[in-house]
Amino acid sequence: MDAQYNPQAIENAAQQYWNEHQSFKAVEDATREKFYCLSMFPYPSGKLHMGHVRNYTIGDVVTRFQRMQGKNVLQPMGWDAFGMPAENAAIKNRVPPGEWTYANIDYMRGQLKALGFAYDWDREFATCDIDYYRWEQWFFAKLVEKGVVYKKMSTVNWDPVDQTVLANEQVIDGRGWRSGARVERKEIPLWFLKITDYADELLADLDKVEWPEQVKTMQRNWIGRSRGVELAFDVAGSDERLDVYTTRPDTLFGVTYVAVAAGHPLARRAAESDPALADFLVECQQGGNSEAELATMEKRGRDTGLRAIHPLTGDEVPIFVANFVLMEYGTGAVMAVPAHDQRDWEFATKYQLPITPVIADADGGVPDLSAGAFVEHGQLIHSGEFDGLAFEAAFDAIAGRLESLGRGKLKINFRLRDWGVARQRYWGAPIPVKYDPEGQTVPLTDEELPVALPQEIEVDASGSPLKKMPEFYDLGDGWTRETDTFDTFMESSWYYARFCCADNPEAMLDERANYWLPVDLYIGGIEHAILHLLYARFFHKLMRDEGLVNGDEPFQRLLTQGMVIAETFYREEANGGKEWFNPADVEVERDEKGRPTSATLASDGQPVQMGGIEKMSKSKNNGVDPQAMIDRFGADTVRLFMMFAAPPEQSLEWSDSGVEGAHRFLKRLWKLVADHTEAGSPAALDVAALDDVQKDLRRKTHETIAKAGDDIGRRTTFNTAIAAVMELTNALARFEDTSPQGLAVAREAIEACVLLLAPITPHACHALWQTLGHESPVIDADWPTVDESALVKASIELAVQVNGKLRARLDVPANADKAAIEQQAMAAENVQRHIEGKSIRKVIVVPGKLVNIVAN
RNA sequence: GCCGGCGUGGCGGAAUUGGUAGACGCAGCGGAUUCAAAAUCCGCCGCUGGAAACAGUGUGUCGGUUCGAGUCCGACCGCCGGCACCA
Repeated sequence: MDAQYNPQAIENAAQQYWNEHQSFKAVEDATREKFYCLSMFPYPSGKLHMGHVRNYTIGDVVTRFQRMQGKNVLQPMGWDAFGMPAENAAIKNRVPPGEWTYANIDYMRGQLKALGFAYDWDREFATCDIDYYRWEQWFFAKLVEKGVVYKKMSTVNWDPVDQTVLANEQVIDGRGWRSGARVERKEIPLWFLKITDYADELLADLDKVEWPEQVKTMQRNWIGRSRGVELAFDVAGSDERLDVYTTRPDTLFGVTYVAVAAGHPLARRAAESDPALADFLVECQQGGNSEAELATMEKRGRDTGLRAIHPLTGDEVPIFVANFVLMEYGTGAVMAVPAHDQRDWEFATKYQLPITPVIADADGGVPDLSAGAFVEHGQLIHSGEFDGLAFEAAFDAIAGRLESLGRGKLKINFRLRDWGVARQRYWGAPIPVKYDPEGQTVPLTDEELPVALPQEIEVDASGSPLKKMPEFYDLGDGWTRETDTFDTFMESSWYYARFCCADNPEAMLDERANYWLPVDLYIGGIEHAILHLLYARFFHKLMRDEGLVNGDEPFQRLLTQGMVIAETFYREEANGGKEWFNPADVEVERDEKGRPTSATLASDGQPVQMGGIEKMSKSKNNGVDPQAMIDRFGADTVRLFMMFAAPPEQSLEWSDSGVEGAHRFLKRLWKLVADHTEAGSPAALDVAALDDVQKDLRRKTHETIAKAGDDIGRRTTFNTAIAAVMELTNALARFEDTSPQGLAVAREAIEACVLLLAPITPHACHALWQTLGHESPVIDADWPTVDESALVKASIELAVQVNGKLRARLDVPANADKAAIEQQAMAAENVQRHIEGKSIRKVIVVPGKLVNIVAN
């Protein structure tokens, strides 16, 4: 054994061994319990960032741990390769998106290999491979046949200068990111999948998966099932009816106006004879389309001059156009109850509309509405015959009355909207549809599939290049091909299933999918908690209903990982902008307590400002290059620090000195094994012959095995597992017994350290396991088992409190009874001092923990 | 704005079911080794008072429940993620 820890040599040798022995090839075996561990695949943006390293290290640790538990494991990797950055790079560098993407994949694959992840590379694919997206096209054609797909008008962000559709991300303060032009909301026909048909099942099946409760809550709220009433107002002087949906029919008598969207037919009609209103409708079409933008913009409205007739009272109320009501949500109209809805209250106050309270406050009086709406439930007032009813009774009575009048009905509504899957972009999977000379939609047959995306193209900033390529869309005789491509969420909605049978050229999925699925543990960023995970669950149910998979849910367990963050440094520039400096180029000064006081740029020695700790990003220049860290310390050190610095769900602050600490630990471990193997051969362990010090080390060994297994397998808190092993190595360093039994106990402890760390630092442990004389590699070793008899303690320490404050610690025999413990606790000198002159009210004994004496 | 989180020493974090706050690591301080330095090893390390024993205080702020609260409840402050075309 080399006395020095030399990561480069160790890591090369281990990776070469795994390669030669195809150690990570996954083979279906019905006789063995399977474990499918999946990390969210990356977008190939150029090179790995620390967030990827963290995500994939977590997955790799779990995979290797489950393998040591005897499971048949599958851990694949691939590329989420369609998307906007490739088009942006194409515009900037004049490189075709495909070429750029595949070059990035090649580089990033090399980085993943250097980190030693246990992937079955035979299953790798990129979603921009035609052998992948052809099946998505095939499946879409099935969905068209089945009626899951439809086309409807929908709102997009339109850049009037670049003549192109913008993503929400590309709209900044209501303007196009490249042109700076004011963005308009434009209606165009788009393809949708009927995810709302599955809303109830998507809600109910959340109970079947072991996901963090916060993620399930977010999905439930997103789906937003509500019970309400859809009811109709008549329009004065017209045959038209105005439909609205409300979850508060109990407040119906408080309606003082009705608001409709700018795109509502009533608004459009009223605008025909009212030029000022027409101008207002145009203004409403400006600005971005995102919910955040709509919710925070100034609420504005305008009277249409039309009047709605209240369905129960017959009163006339004004119909307003409001910029926050959108045509595509619900009926495009809402009834307004300013007394009991905050947004309506603000609008009514602004436009001096009446506010009529119809719900009593907790004291039964008229609520105070001077500062805002009263939104709680309560008894009805000013509601005619319904006065005095509480929420439930009022809901049912008013809903029943509307129903009997033929003016309304109970309705279950969902906040969830259908999934728009069409994008007016080039770098995506072509939507497999054609149009006849009349413009009617015709799905493509199996023989016409796949539709290959042309590779040799020129991309510019104005619209999709496919729309400028007759050789792509012109099918002759007036027939044309769809030029929209799929939302990239389509590809990421089923890749987990394709990994099970990525080599099948005949079918989208085969029976191997049912062997591996569901994914046992899915790991990825919390930012995907709603959209990606909901779409994938939906897609899984669609595949199930086509007979392609058996189960209801794709991901059994979910681990949502936090961001990687780092310190930022900057200097103000003369023009008021900021120049950001990479932490690697900055030196931080500290006071004598280690608090940072100031920072200077290493190259010129001049001060820089400290800008706080933020998510690693290009814009703040605080990204730490994983490659530089791997080159300097080796993959194991980077993996160890990543897992040690924070639990996976929390954000992780990158610290160069912390990485050095992780590196020091590996050097110490290396030396520990070297010193131990040089000290001589251990005897066979004879548990009955151990002295107290030997027993203590052995107990520590088995406590550590128990804790590390629980931490990695159940809790997924890798940081505490590592801390426990560090404690064991610290105990080993203090243990200097070189007697035959001493060496035997030390050997057991050292082997435990190597096995427990093997999933985290697999290269070093591969080498150390060999050094310890094992023929077969550590990846094939079993996870160590706990010897319960080694855990038994003769005495335990108890805390003694007086009135909840710690006053003494007590060593008591492990089998001591309550009376004996109480007596010993009372007798302690410091306890005596604190209970002197007081009478004992109560003594609480928590076995194994503490004694609390209540005295006054 | 709406939905979901988070907040503990100088720093990252630990405390798993309401039971000894600060495990483990980083930084810092002191010492050993060295001609010297690096590396390594040993010790100290929340704050205040004290030579020490020990006492007081302390988990974003304010209040509550409990014998006992970092943990549960209520209100507030700050930060982060998502908001349907970033992935």
